[in-house]
Amino acid sequence: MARQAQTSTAVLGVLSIGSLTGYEIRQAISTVLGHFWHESFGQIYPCLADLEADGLVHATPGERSGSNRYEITAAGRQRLRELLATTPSAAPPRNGVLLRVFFGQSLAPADLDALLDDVVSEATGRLATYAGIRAAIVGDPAYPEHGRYWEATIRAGELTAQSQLVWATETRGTLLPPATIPAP
Amino acid sequence: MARQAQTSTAVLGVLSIGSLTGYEIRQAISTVLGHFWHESFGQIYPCLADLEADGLVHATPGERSGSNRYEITAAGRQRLRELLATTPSAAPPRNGVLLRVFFGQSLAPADLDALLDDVVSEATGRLATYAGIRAAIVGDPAYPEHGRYWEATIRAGELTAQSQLVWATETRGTLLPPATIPAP
DNA sequence: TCCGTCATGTAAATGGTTACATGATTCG
DNA sequence: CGAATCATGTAACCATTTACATGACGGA
Repeated sequence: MARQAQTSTAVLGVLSIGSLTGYEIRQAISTVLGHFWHESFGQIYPCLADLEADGLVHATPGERSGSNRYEITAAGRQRLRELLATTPSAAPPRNGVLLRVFFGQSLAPADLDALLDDVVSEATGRLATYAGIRAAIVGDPAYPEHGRYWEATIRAGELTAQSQLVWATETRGTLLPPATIPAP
Repeated sequence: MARQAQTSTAVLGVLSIGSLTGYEIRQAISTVLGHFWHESFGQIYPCLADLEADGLVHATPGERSGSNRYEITAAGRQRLRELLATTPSAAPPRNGVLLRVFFGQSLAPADLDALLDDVVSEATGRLATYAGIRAAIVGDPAYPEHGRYWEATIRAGELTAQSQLVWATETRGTLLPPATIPAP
């Protein structure tokens, strides 16, 4: 059994595109999948060991001494297909912003204002990031079929960020009396 | 130190509205905060013990033998205000749907279709739930000021669900050739 | 009487992050 | 040479879930 299904899926996924070292796997996950996924070294290395024990990946000595280059095996591709067909396990919800807004009565207007401000700048920042990624993958034909799926995940991020922007603006109008908003 | 800031905030929050037993706290969190927050018994009872040790809540024997009714103290209200003013810690992202879509090349069209279907029905279901809650709190004047904040959290859920609906529909159109979609 | 709900709590396992230890290689 | 980066791995810790153990009370 390969440790945790979620981590295995992400690792086998990136290895299905190309062979990488553990270090590079982590880089790939944080740069390419970063806007919707996360893995730390403490997860990746033990997971790779398990995957190798199960014959789902194969390690060959890398260019540097002591480094391993992992490639996915046929069994690994099969396993990836199975893992992807699984229905995703929904994480129990824990939205810190909404928790604070819900108890907004116990929160100073200035703090609520700051909270909503953070949501706006967070969402705005992410929209800028997505625009950059989109421009990069649309221009580059290096991602033949894969780019279409990549773009769909970017689109999800955009829609989420946009709805957060709408919510924060709306909510500021509803919950904060105009007088409490500092003039520009 | 009261165990974990997140759990303490939720527990102190519900106790700021009224006195409850541990069992009722859990119920309140799952029914009222359920669409954006979650706590299990294994978290709540130890947290209550810590909060009491810190003088933030006060336990009195409940109606039933062996039960405790907790009420928030003045120090507890103060602590809640401090906790709410804290910037929420962003959980590392882990979106199982997007992970599957990203590696959609390794996924059979039927499975991708099922995945998007799940997103649609999930979002649709949540919209119905929100409509119900909204009707209940708008009609009932039992929530004097609090209802405004409650409604803002419902609104956030609605916008999120709507954007997921848009995304799933859009994505189905982009990634799934019409032929693979079973006729109605 | 027995079942369901109310009620409290703990132990074990899980999933994950963080920090640390180690060392090779590259580049200025 | 020294700093940054590449690279691997482990140990400790943390938050949280799950399962379990226990028992009171009310109503069918």
